[in-house]
Amino acid sequence: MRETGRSGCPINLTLEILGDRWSLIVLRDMMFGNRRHFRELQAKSDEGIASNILADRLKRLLENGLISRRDDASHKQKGIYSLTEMGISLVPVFAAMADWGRRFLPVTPEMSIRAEILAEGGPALWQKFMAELRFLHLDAPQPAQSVLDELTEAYRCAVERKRAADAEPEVV
Amino acid sequence: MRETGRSGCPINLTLEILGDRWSLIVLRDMMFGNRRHFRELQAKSDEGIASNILADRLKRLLENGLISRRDDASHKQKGIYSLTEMGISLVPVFAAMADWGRRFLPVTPEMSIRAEILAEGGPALWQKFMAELRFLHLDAPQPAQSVLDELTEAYRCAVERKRAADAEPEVV
DNA sequence: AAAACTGCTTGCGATTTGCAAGCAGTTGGC
DNA sequence: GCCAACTGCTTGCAAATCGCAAGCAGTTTT
Repeated sequence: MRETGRSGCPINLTLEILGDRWSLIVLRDMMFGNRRHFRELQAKSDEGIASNILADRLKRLLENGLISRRDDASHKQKGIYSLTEMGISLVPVFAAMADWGRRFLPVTPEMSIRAEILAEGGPALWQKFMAELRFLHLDAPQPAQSVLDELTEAYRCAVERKRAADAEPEVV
Repeated sequence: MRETGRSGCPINLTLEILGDRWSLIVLRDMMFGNRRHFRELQAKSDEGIASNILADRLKRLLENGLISRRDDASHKQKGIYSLTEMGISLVPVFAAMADWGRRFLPVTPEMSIRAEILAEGGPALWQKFMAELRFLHLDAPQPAQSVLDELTEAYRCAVERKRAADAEPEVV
């Protein structure tokens, strides 16, 4: 897929690794959805990633050091994918992209609530989130506060609000 | 190339527009290299973009509102491409990506000097840069200080240093 | 009048994508 | 023990995209 050595520019090298329509989706689901198994990443994917593409991307992300893989002790066939420090360090990139997307693209309110929180929280919140990801994916100590829970709960509430609004449209 | 409606997630929608290996390269060259004509974007491209790909990406970026195009008064065939506010707003995304790339990928020192400056300058510098881009690409007033000149000069110096070092390798 | 330059198109083989089905092995419920 | 459900992942194939080279009509420079 990717040829080597287009140029030594950081933007270009980043695009050579992540410049497609699926790699960052996979990382996003691992990061914000805490999805760690193959089928989990495939079945719960909002965008409906095909299994061969997922297999290919996981392989590529492994080769490039963004994620790691270990066997699941509870199931001999299961593998657990984890973010590496390199993958966790993409948090600011996700935050910037998500903030841009929610400002200029036709996002849905539920899906952009987390982008909003991340934008408002700024770099300080991103650091907290990264510390939590180091706990979830690496062997770092557990932080006091869970940013992921906060994000997930806000998302859950937004979905709930939408569901309620759709069910009772008398309030116009 | 892109199908519509995978999901309303800001990350996904951003990837549907910019998730390939060339779109951001084109925008990068317009933004940091101030390249505004077709041939300029093609010939001076460090990565060697093919003309059909460039034509396709410019069309797509136009359709998606990231750039605009107007005729060049000085040459009846020339078109001038400009960044829109939507395109200019990608500065933080570029800064985040470039910073990540320079930390984790095999970048060359010359090519990462600008990423370094942007990372050190932080959001305050990005805002200054965006104000300057609004002057160069839209009709905004000229800011006092030119961030682009600063970046370009630092890059030029880095290239010069490298050239000198390559020419006289007696200093080991 | 010739040469160089303008944005951009065309042709074509190789790669990548999207979609559906399937496979060998594992686990859990009965 | 037995079977259904589940595991990560592969295969086949048509359609789309990519990378590369050449070329084109019109404009400007020399």
